[in-house]
Amino acid sequence: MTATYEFPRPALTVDVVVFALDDEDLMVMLIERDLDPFSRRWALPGGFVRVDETLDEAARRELEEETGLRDIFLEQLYTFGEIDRDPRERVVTVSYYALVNLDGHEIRASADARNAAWFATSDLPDLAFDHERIVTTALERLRGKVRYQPIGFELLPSRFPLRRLQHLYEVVLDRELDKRNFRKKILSMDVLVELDEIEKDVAHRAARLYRFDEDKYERKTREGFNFEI
Amino acid sequence: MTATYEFPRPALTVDVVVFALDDEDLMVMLIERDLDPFSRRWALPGGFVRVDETLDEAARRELEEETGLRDIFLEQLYTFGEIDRDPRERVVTVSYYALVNLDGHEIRASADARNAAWFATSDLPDLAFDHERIVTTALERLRGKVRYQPIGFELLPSRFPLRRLQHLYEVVLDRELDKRNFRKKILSMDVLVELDEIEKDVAHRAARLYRFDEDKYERKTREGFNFEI
DNA sequence: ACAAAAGTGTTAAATGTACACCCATGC
DNA sequence: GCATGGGTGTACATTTAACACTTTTGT
Repeated sequence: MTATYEFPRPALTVDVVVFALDDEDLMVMLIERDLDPFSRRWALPGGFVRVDETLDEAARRELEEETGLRDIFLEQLYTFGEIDRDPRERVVTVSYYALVNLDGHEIRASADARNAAWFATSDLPDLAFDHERIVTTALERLRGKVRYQPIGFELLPSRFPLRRLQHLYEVVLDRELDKRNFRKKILSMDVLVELDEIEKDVAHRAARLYRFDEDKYERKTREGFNFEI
Repeated sequence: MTATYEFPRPALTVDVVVFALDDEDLMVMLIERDLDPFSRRWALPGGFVRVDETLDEAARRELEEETGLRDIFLEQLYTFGEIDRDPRERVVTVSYYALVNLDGHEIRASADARNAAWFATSDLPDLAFDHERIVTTALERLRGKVRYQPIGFELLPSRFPLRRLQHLYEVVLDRELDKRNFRKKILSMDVLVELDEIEKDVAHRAARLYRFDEDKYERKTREGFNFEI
């Protein structure tokens, strides 16, 4: 790497694909743009990286400014650098994906009055820039990673019935799982704690609640354990 | 993403971790810097991204300029954006990793006369910037990915004995594999073609050569096949 | 003839898959 | 009492893991 400052520089942004789980679908958070280009089109939350903040910090800052979401799971996804991805000028974007539990986090009208809303991944509107491609990449990453890292729990409240966890995997992986085999498998990993608590306000037998024991998972992982669904 | 041009911009570079397989070790290609900062220290090949080239193009261009390597497997790794990773100013780097077959590609003295050389990953010198961390990240990626994508073949010549393929996995995964089980498994995937050809110039029984059938792999993959070691 | 690596099968254990009924609760 | 989802076990198929000897070739 050589020090040469003579060339014009690409601009650098971050964009975040925030996933959440509806009762039925996997959702993505979008922002309605009010400026050109792509005014009135839906886009991912994001913005320019400042020189005094890291990429992760930029992603978290933009997320909070535009959606009110904070303290959520966030991981770098991929950096997109096609030359014409922004019609104004050369913009390289470092994309992130985030996972959030819908119940615990309200989305807020953004400071600059742009509209934020959830959309089912199966029914997205036309997106600005190359954001559809970014969402597709994020979906692939999520589908791949959810099987061998316990990130799915980030989409659930801290206490959940097993059926809800199974449903999460069914939605993300887009295939049905056998109830008995799923329970056998997830419980045999011994990273869930059975709580002395059951669901409330359901019109049928209430399910037992569990929580993910992160400390135990970390301990087991250090000893060679591999999470896998 | 809003159009705001008032802020100073981070500089953007690419850096590439090129892996190759020695007889014994996994190797990384390094360049000896001749300019400050880190003059005389070893560093990854890389450099500034121009506004008229994509990130992939920048990585390939720098690789060829600094090492002579071209037409090799290259994949984006991670984007590093710590604030002080370059002592001169704010520089964000998009890192890549590449896989190359040592026999097929000579490394060339670079145009700007900097020294390029291979180092065993188990015995790296002190590296410039945060390049050690980038190499570590690349190693983790390679170790993870080699098990479920057929990228290992990029480290071998197009025709190879099975023992060499097994050795590759042993070096990358850092554990011994059982010869009979390995052969059974890799052959049962039915993506290798047995050639009418054997090794030459070995002081013992010559092994049969195989090649990876990429077309067949693609076809099987579309039909749901999953490569896995 | 010997050194060096190639090549080859079987068995036991562990894991994955398919599948159906009774239970508890709210209405 | 009935509708709704909760919760449970077994049998079979598949996959993984452990393991040792004969063959071929060059020196």
